[in-house]
Amino acid sequence: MPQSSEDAIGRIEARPPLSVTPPTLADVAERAGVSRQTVSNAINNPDLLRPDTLTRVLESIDALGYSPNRAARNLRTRASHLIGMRIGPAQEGTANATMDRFVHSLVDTSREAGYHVLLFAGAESSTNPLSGYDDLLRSTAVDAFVVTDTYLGNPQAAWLEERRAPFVAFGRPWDAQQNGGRARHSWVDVDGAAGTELATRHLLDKGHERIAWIGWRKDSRIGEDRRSGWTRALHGRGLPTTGLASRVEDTVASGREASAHLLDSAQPSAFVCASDTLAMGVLHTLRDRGLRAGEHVAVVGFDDSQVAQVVPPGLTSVRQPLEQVAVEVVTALEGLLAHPPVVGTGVMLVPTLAVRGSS
Amino acid sequence: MPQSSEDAIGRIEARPPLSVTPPTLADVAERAGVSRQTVSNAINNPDLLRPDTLTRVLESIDALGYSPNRAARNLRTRASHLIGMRIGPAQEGTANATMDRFVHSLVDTSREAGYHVLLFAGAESSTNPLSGYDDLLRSTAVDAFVVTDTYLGNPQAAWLEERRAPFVAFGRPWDAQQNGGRARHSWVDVDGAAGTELATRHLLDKGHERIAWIGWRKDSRIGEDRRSGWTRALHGRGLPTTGLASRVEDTVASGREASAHLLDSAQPSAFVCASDTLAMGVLHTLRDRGLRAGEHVAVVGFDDSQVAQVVPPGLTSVRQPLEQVAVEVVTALEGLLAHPPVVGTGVMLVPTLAVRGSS
DNA sequence: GGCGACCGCTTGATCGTTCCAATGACACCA
DNA sequence: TGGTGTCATTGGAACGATCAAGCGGTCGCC
Repeated sequence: MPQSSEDAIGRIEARPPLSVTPPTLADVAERAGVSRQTVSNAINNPDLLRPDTLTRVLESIDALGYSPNRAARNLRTRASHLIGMRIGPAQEGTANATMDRFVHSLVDTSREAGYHVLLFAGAESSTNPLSGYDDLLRSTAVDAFVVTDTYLGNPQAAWLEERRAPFVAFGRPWDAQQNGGRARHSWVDVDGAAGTELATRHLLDKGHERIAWIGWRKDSRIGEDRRSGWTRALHGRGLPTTGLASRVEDTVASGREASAHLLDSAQPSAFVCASDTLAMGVLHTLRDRGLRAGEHVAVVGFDDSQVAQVVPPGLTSVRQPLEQVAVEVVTALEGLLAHPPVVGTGVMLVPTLAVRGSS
Repeated sequence: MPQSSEDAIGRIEARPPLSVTPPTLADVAERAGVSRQTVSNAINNPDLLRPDTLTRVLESIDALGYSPNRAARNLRTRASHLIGMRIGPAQEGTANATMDRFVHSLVDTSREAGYHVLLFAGAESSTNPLSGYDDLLRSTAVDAFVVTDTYLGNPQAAWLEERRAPFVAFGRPWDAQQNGGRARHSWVDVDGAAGTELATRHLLDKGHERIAWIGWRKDSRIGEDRRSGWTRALHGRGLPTTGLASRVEDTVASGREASAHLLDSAQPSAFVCASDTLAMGVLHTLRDRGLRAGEHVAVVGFDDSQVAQVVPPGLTSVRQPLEQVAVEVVTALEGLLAHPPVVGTGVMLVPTLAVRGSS
């Protein structure tokens, strides 16, 4: 027996292929001469074991290359250690990279917390924004959701709340006032107004006084929030905003048109935009007119997308601290899944400004 | 009994919240007056049931809002219906959007095939490229993997093959020649050479004759493959390539430097690049010298990233058919997981050219 | 008339883990 | 000595689904 045991140790490096059934708790237990439950404890509550028993069990686990079967564990504990996140259709023709960066951060962060990220998409056929959530929830495929598109009027948050489904929103609950001022669910968000204020102040410090705004339509709360930072910064220095703002769709073409009109009507020397996409529209207009961004006209975008980072001469942009958002989201999720659960936490983070050649 | 039954039907719209334990197979069976197995068959093999029994069971399923418990099903069938995909660290300062677009397509496609996508990241501490795979595999958390970074020397494919782990590679097996000419695993790839040939021909048709190449270092098989398309197109028209090529790191700065050197030494009228990142470097150089892309010098990139789509005046770029790649990957995965498994299929797809203002 | 195949459905066993209650061993204290 | 308590460990029973075998009944075939 010692002989074969040594053989096994020597084989740790080259573990057997998985073509055969993987070892189970019972296999480990038998090898270590203990019961199944003791092996389970060695993994989940090591301090319950006597030190010598623990080492013996761990040695067996290592020798056999054992990992707990997730399905069995999930079945028993009624938890999957999976976080569901729905991704919308890929946006082409825009500079929207927020979600991709966030997904990366979320995957990294949740791994450290022992969670994996399950991506899903809504059914192609239906435009129902709840599509996908329902099924994953009822089949107990995920423990919780991360909801990212919490624009006003989005039914997801309300629906999930009603279902008592654990979820954390990336995006503040914009309709909180109507509900009595306090959200019933947890959320994490970035202070967009602070970002645009930062951007506008940066331009003011550079000597600009006529700073235009290109943002989204008025029904976008996020857009209006970002716009308020621009207003605040200008009014703070006693400068007017009249005639310097435009609200359009979030496309390059819209940004191009809006900036062309503004240049003609108000002669601004700088633009602050609600997105990098709109800012790229401004760069198009500048190119059309033979103007150089950063020399003749300054431009600032929002999101610090890849586009902002690589476009000549570099687009100054408000950068959301997505890594930190992910950390806060996971922290909130752990709170939700704890016993007893911690609900209704809200965290607001502050963006930074990535300064580049365009300003 | 009919009365309560009707009540239940009326309540289909407003399903009960999930705060209580969800219904199980047994609940449905009891309500429908059949056995558990019959309910199971109603879901997995409907044609085994008599039509009237089937409708009765389905009605019960609907009334109770039943969905099979994933964990229990996974445990019994030894399948998770999850596809694992590792994502690398987010690349900042580049235009590499291939993976994000691919992830979207993969999520969409695999949903239709009944699979979800599980994202994971390598352990931050270790640089071991196998980190993460091992654990997911042994714990039977995923049915198969999609491997995306199959550059030469990458140990993942070999390791997974050795483990008999089902996986499909996005990227051809570059070392196949050394292994006897035929890959033992399934793969899907895009013909990069065809893409650059397409791009170069496009420039030739526009009248360009001195077309430069900016690609990656020689040890990159992908880079050399893409380069060969440029060579082939030029030689096909009897044009020389000498002195017109540069091989550098995949960064904007490298592309900028390389294009500056080439402009000085060889006066090309057009550039074909191995990536949009490098192409952006060229745009930087053009801006530095007061030249306009698409008017004085033509530029073509590779990947059709968001950057290419929004940068003024639009960057012509080779577009990989990632939606189709995803479809082929999922098809191959279904083959792998079938009984008996279908292994070793290889699919090569052809890219297209998205023509924009830069050419 | 006898044999086998098929139909539609049921029953008991099983997947691999964790929860629960109970076990024996041992130390402590009265 | 006996009671009490803690510690380390154990065996049995879930968790909720599918698999495998088998039920009685009907049909077709030689």
